[in-house]
Amino acid sequence: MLDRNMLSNTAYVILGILQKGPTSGYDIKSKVDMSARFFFTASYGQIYPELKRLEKSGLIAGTERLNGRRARTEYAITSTGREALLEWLRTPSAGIDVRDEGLLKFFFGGKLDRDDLLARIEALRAERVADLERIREISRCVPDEADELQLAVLDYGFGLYDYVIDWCDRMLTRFGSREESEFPVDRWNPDDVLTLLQTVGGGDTPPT
Amino acid sequence: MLDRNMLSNTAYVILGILQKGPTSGYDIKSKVDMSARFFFTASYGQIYPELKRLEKSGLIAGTERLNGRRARTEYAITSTGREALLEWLRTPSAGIDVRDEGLLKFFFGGKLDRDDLLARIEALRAERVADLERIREISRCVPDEADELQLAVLDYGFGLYDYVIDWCDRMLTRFGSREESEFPVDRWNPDDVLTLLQTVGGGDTPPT
DNA sequence: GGCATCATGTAACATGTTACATGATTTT
DNA sequence: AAAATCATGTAACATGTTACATGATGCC
Repeated sequence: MLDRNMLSNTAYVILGILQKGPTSGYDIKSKVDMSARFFFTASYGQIYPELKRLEKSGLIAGTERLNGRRARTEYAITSTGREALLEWLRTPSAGIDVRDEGLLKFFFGGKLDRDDLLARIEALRAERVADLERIREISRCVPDEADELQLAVLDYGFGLYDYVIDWCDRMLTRFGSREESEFPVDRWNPDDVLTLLQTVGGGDTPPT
Repeated sequence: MLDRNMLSNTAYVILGILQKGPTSGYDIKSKVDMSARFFFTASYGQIYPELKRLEKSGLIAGTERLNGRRARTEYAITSTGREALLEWLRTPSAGIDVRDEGLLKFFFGGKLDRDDLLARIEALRAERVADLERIREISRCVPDEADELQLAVLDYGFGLYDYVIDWCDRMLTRFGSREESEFPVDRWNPDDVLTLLQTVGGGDTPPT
């Protein structure tokens, strides 16, 4: 299955960032952290080796710039790199891959009594709110060039957390209060998990 | 940072499944796939070695059962295992970790013209609808014991896809049609990414 | 002077997937 | 009799994180 020169997602992310202008490995990391953190992360341990590999393959080219005595290697995407990126964009993607330890703990809380379970959900909610707060803080200073797609994925990310926190709230009313009907569930009926799919799946997609 | 006997999430998931009753490695895999797939996955390459480790640590105990000549090792959780699981449940969790190649491609589609970008969003939406359809098919036969928490996380997962597909639709109207105002965005205003956070973050959490 | 940040990197480790091997049983 | 599924496992690989090392520059 190894296509002799398959690139990793990290590689494409680097190409994607570089497409917007030349940058250093250090800056790539912070740009990814600030803009793509809702659906991708990368550490220096991945970025720096990948930059070397991409340069060796001729998809990017590095230039030494020194401000004073501080060395800084700025990488620029080559035309081959641009082609590789464009080709990747046209390719079908893998599914969403979510890892959520908090939800895992909720899921296995079956032997807990009600109060303990509620405390767990409250904790989960609080964690998510805190996560969101942290991300919000980071994102505040982002829009350097404020491109449309960057705003769109921010929108995606914040909305995602909005959904997750709402779900926590729904679970709190569902497992907590006895006067459940006081808090109407407006979006869809959580007790009927399977029927809602008709609404979602049978919508407005053109027949393939 | 290595606490000499730190367990991986895979280990806890195994304990969690086993808490509901003894099972084989094979069954653990299918149970995880059917119930936790929205926020966790595990392959045989992880499960079988982990079962050995957990047995060596005394958190689970295996028994050979044979139906005919087909060997099957059924593992049961021990009281030590139950304790470990309970302790883990009380511990704070890591944040959500999402990997989304499709969104990554959308994000880097800045150099594409409108029509190409729209085609990409349509493709993304179609992929998600297909994913959901596949998961729905799998989940149909799930509720063996139909526990509440299992339904709750199914609810979570389907709602998540619901959100993602809705987001795609919003992006289609946002980047596509000129008569944008004809399709009112009911949930929250996507053009004002930052102000909505007040509504989410400043809600009904008790002051910590 | 001391701290934060800029800047680059690596080695060890942890985690996770894929492909393969093996063979029994059940279903079509 | 073929195909699907049950059942267990491993080796190679791919991916990703953490901790560390190094040193310059800018700011209080």
